[in-house]
Amino acid sequence: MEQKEISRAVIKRLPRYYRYLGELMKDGVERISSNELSERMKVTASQIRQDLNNFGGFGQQGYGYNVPYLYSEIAKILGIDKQHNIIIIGAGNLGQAIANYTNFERRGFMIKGMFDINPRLVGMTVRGIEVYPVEQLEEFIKENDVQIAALTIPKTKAKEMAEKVISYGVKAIWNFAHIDLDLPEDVVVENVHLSESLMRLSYKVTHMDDNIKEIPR
Amino acid sequence: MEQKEISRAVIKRLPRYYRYLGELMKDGVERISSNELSERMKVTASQIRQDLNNFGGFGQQGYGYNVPYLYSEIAKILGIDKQHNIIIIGAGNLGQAIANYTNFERRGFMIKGMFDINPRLVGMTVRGIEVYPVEQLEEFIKENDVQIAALTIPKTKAKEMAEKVISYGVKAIWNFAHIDLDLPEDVVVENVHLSESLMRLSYKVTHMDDNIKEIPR
DNA sequence: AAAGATTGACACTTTTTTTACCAAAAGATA
DNA sequence: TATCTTTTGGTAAAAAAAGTGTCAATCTTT
Repeated sequence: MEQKEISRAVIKRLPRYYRYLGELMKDGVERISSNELSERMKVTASQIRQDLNNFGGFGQQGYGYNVPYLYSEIAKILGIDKQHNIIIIGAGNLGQAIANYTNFERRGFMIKGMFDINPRLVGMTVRGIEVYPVEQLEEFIKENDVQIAALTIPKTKAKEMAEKVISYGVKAIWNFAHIDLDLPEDVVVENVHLSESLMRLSYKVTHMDDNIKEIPR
Repeated sequence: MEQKEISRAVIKRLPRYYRYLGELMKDGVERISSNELSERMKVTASQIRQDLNNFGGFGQQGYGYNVPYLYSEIAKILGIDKQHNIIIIGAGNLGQAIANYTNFERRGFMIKGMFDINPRLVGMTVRGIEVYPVEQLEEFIKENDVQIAALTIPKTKAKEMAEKVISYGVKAIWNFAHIDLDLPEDVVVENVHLSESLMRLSYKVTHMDDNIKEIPR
């Protein structure tokens, strides 16, 4: 249905639009113009309109955008109008932290279970979410229609586990392991590399002063 | 010293170069050409050379790059050759998960303490890292030369706490709260927005099939 | 000393991203 | 109802960013 390629920058901005619209809704705002939104979000109005127009015309001339309507349309674009079933591979600290974060479920991301090779962790529950042994992965994925697997395990085991869950039917990997999983093209991978993030932070801190001299033109 | 602006894409690739070089070192590889590295990393040799040349000439004609030397030079560029002192604001699950992750310390990121408003968490220790009350923030930051604060608290309090720690001398915020902290320009902010990451993942899963029709030309 | 390898620098190309513009459509006003 | 104002949607243009190719210079190896 959508023919033209959506640019990466646009996709990155969508969740932010969604967040701002959610806040507007909370404040009871019914309608908003691209101009007003642009001031709040500190982007140009033109960019907002063009971003949204990639997916269709959600506004109306002379009126602007209806906030609840646009909010729900962006949810559809992001695919968070439907439920997604998730499992967490690796029930260590990070896995548990994610399991504990209830906001994901509000957006339709249902954490169905956690898995670990460590027998000591198996049987434990976090916020009602149980830890299963990896032997039960295949059955669990198929029975619970699991689409997404969060990988919160050391990098040594990450690739193996990714390939395993994909062979069982998982469509997407939310990868917290610091490794390049090169997987088949039809598998979605979203990386969260905390150590890289921290290195970029370090880079910025280290080179902070470099740019100051650039401002005077 | 460095005059030309380094592009964002280059900075994003630096940690990956660093990771690959680290693995080469582990394997005892002494030298590598941009060509060989390009094959392993699946980028062009030209890109590797140009990326590195933004920061100086680390290679040698006819020889290539000395792996340990290049590794240590990239560490310098990233600023991870020096120690960085970190505090974690918010001793909940995510804060604890980060505190437990020992790899950061191997790269020189020393987690000096955690802080929380919840009196029940104060006094607790995670891997030897103590949780302090927020009242002690100012003193602690000044005494421990804290440069970086990781914000792992709900977004309602995030901005306030960010401003507070900055006023006490923190230079950089590693922001896990789902909010735009617009802070002074001389403060470094690195965002880790897990919910946005998950939404992008959802987008990709939802629109996975859209692109398949594009491949046949 | 000659041959081979490989970088560093530059210029060029391509891609991506952003901004500007304006006709058309709807709302607001009187 | 007619007119004025607002604001979108779509297109085109501009700007910025990112990536690639080339080759002289220089080092290694034989």
